[in-house]
Amino acid sequence: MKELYEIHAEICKVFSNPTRLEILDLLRDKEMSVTSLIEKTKLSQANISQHLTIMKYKGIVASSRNGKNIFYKLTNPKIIKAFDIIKDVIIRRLKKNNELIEEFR
Amino acid sequence: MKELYEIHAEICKVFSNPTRLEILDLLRDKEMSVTSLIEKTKLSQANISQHLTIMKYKGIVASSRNGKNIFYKLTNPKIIKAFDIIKDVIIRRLKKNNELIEEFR
DNA sequence: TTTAAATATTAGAATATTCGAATAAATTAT
DNA sequence: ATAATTTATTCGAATATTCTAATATTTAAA
Repeated sequence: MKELYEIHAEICKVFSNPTRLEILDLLRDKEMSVTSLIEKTKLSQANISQHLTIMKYKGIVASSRNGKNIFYKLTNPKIIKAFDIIKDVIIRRLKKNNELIEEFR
Repeated sequence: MKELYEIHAEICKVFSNPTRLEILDLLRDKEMSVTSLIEKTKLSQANISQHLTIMKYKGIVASSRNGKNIFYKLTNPKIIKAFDIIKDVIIRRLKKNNELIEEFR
C-alpha cells in the first residue's frame, strides 16, 4: 500500500533534521519546558518553537501547560527505540572506519 | 555531540521519501536487480536509479553486478528493524483513529 | 563490431525546508 | 491595568529535494 509509505516518510521527515533529533534526545525520558530546551540546546527561541510545532503537528510530541511554562514530551516511547537503532548503526560504522584508519598507519 | 545528530539526520533523510521506503521494504530480505525493482514499483527507470544512487552514497545499500543486471541489497539488516518500529507506531495510531471513529457512530 | 538491454547521469523546473528577524499572543506578577 | 516572561506565528531569502525528459555508459548478444 503506497499510502502507508507516504505517511511513513512524513514521520521520518521529522527525524531528518539535527535540531529535532537533539530535542527528541532530550525528551527521551522526561518532559521538558521550552525554556529548558532553549537553554540546553543554545538555539534560538523561535527555532525551537518552530521545531516543536512541527513535531506536535506530526504527533511525535505533545504539550501541556504548567504555570508559565509549556512542557513537551514524547507521545510514544517507541520512537526512541528507532532513534537508538539508527544511532547504533552509525556508531558501529564510525568505529569500523576508525579501525580501518588505524590499520593503515 | 552535535555532529552526530547531523550524521543521524542525513541517514534519516533517506527514509523520508516514500519511493525509497518502498525500495527498502522490497530489499528487506533479499537482493534485487534494478529491473525487478522497476517492475515491482511501476516507477520510472531514472527515478529508481536516482534513489538507489542516493542510498548507495549514504551507505544504506550496496550493489554488485551479475551478468546484465545490477543487484542491490541492504548493507545492514538493523535498518529494517528501525523501519518496522516506525511502521508499527503508525499502524497503531491508524487503528486507534479507526476505533475513535467507530465509537462516534 | 554493430545492436540491444540494463543502468547511470545530467539538466532544470517545481516544490519543500530551514533559519533569522520581527511581531503577536498568552499567562503571571506587580 | 501594566509590565515582564514565556511561547507561538509570520515573512522571506537561502538552500535542498524531487521528478521528468533526454542522453550517456556499460555489458552481453548477434
